[in-house]
Amino acid sequence: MSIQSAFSHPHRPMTCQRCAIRSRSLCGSLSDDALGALSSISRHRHFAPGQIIVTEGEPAIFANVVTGIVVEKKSLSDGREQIVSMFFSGDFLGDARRVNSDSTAQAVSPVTLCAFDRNAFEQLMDVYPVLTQSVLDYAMARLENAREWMLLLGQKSAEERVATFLMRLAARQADAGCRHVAAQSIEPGMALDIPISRAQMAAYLGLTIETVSRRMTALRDSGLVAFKDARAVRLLNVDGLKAAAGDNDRL
Amino acid sequence: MSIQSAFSHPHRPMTCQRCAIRSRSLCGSLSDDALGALSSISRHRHFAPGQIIVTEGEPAIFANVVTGIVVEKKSLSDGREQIVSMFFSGDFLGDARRVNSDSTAQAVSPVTLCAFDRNAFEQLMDVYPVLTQSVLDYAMARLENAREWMLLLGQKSAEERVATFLMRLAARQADAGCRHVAAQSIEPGMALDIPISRAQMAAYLGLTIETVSRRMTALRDSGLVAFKDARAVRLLNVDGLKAAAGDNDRL
DNA sequence: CGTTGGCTTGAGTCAGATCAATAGACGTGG
DNA sequence: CCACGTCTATTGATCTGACTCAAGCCAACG
Repeated sequence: MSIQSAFSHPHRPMTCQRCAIRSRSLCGSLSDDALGALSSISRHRHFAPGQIIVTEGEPAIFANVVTGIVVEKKSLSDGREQIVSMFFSGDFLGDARRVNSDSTAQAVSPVTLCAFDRNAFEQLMDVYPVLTQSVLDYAMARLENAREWMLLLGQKSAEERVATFLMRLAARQADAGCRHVAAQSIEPGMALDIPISRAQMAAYLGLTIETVSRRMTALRDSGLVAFKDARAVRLLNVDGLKAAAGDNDRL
Repeated sequence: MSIQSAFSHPHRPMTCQRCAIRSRSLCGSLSDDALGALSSISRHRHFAPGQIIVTEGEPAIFANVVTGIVVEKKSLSDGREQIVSMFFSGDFLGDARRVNSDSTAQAVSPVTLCAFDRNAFEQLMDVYPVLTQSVLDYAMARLENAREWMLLLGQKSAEERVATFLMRLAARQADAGCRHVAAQSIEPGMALDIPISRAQMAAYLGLTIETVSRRMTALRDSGLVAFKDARAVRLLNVDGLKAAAGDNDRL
């Protein structure tokens, strides 16, 4: 799956210089110097679908997602689970400056991570301030996402939640590399691949599987979307979907 | 309300050196040098209860809360509102490295902020890496809080939400300066001051005013808490309340 | 006093949960 | 190839926790 460089070091499957996700990740803003340092403390790790990457309460991980989808979830003692974030290719996964992770990270699809040594990474943050800034940028972006989701979980109806989910997913799949353009490029008829199961959607949206399924059907019946199967959706009416998502503001 | 220094500069009501909240805030970890620089770009600002401090979409603010309570909220076009965080004395309020705020900040009580000039603050972050690290620490703490709240909003019942709110508030009021001790110091009989209205609790917990009121009554009737009035609560059974909050884990 | 704003309480409704059945996709082994 | 079990998704029937609508209480205040 991963793009191998002919010159790659055995434990570093590709040089960071020509990494497929570099421009979209943390590494995009680094100097060659800093990148080299980062490269030397990184190694690729693979995870099978469903495999746990870090458990809540265990030491935090620092890694870029190279390929695949990762979710982070928090759970209650009786088994109820809430997915708190989804990570796509290029996202930085890591609770910098926290000793232990506050949530469990799990691979949803086959995942390749570019993982960094924790201590070495923190030391590198001291040497290269730009790295700290990048990590801060990511943290702020995640915070903004978390807050948007709090609004969704606290105030939106089931149908608004499902519509919002589809729109966000579309924005994420449309931007593909440049997250600042986004939204505009969601054109009608766009095919959308839902990378998670209905159960995971439910855990992400604070609903049950049945309600997710029913609302998906309702969106189909009202002509906003069409689907080939449960995972392959086509957006028929983007404006309508945006309206169904509840907020008419920016993306 | 604020502790005035005899040596204070007209626009800087107290020297940062002897600021009442220094040890609990961002400033606690700074060198005298960095603190001096920060001091020179700060000034105190006052807000009346209900007054808006920043509006969603406007340029972000950088400030420490000196006294009072601030809430941040996000809203939908039809008026539904979700409070996404509460700031107490010593908390750092600011979306570093983001141009515009993603939420509206509002004073709940009379508030004094120690506000920093935005550009100067960002420049200072370049000069003093420790400042960036402190901001990152705050961002990670806020992210963890946001995630815990996502679990609450997505999975917990009304009664669990109210109980969790009371426990978190108690932890926050008990630690008073050192957030790492916390929780342990919540002793039975502890008096708790609820600094926000029922309507704000509802907006924070993703419930209606009526449900908040009913669940508060239910907690009283089951003997977990007692109250003098709507804002003055006494914790009678801390373990019971913890159980009612749904998660038996740390704090 | 009358008004106003915040809080509580009651009665009825409804959106989403729960319980239950079915269908399709996919493997596995006889 | 078909019978079988498993896993995921959909759909139906019913239930219930929280919302809605409405009334009443109390303290603050002009």
